[in-house]
Amino acid sequence: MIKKLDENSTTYPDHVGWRLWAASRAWQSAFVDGMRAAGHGWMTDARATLLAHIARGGTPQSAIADRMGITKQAVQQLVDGLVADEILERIPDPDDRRGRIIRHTPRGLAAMRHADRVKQTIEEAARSRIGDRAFDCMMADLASLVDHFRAREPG
Amino acid sequence: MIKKLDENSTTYPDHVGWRLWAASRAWQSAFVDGMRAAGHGWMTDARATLLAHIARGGTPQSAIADRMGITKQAVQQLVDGLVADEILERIPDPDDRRGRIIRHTPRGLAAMRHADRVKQTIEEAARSRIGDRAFDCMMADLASLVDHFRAREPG
DNA sequence: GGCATATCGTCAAGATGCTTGACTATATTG
DNA sequence: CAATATAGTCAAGCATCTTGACGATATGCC
Repeated sequence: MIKKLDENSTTYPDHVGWRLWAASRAWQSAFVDGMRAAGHGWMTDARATLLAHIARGGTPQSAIADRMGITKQAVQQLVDGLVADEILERIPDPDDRRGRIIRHTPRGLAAMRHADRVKQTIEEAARSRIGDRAFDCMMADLASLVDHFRAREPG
Repeated sequence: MIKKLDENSTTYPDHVGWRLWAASRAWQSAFVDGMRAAGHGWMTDARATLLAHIARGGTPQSAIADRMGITKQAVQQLVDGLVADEILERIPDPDDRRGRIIRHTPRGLAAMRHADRVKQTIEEAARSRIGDRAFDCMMADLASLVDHFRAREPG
């Protein structure tokens, strides 16, 4: 799928990476727009990504950093902001006195419930556009691809 | 595919948006790592994205901003950096005396040739992992999805 | 032609998101 | 108990992106 090199061409590069980037960005943009339109003006791309890595029952801060692939300090700053906005809260980790569990506040849980509806709306529009079969196929392929990369670069 | 809400669950959210994000990020990370390992230490995520929007024959600066979905000022700053590193250059647009065409320098073209090889290596690894059929299927589905979002939010 | 409006690139200032480095407290290993 | 690793924090800085303002050129309409 990688285009042959043509130095006089005006066509744009196109490859898996570009398509993944474009689709990912469009999805995130639609999600953030949807949340903001629904009154959650505090939502940003980075916050959406972070919140997507917090389990409903709470997640240790360092686990978030690992899964997101950014430093623990970056996570801390994002969490600081969301704690200030009363979306998240830090509670002591009962299993590790060094650690803290990040979980949703009641307000955060309400926002997550709304986020699920927003995601569902976007997903349904996408499904009806490209078809259920193609959509399910893509979901499975994406999962394989993610597994592939996760296995290849565990750092 | 959106998980049912379970406030005591420790499973992580999982939906199209997350999979797209994870796959896109992993791809970009692999690409940047590959380029850096090959001596192109100037490569970053943002630069990779920008370069993916420049046609081999050159692209007007404002077109890059439109396609990337960021402001023209942001594009200008990224281009400034890549011009300073002699990867890109600005030439006057023959059709519009306000405009400038951004194109690769010889050094930039050489880097792009190398980038194609890096991309191909990553793509082949992914293909052999998830299978040619699944890969092609995903490519087509991603294209549909990108078209869908592009049509829906033309701004 | 001439005027109003839009667009292209630029300069400047600032916000956000991320990094590296250094540090304390606690866990783990031997 | 000592050595080392890990969790979270504080601080400083850099990269990326934003908004606002501006001159130069295009475009559309009279």
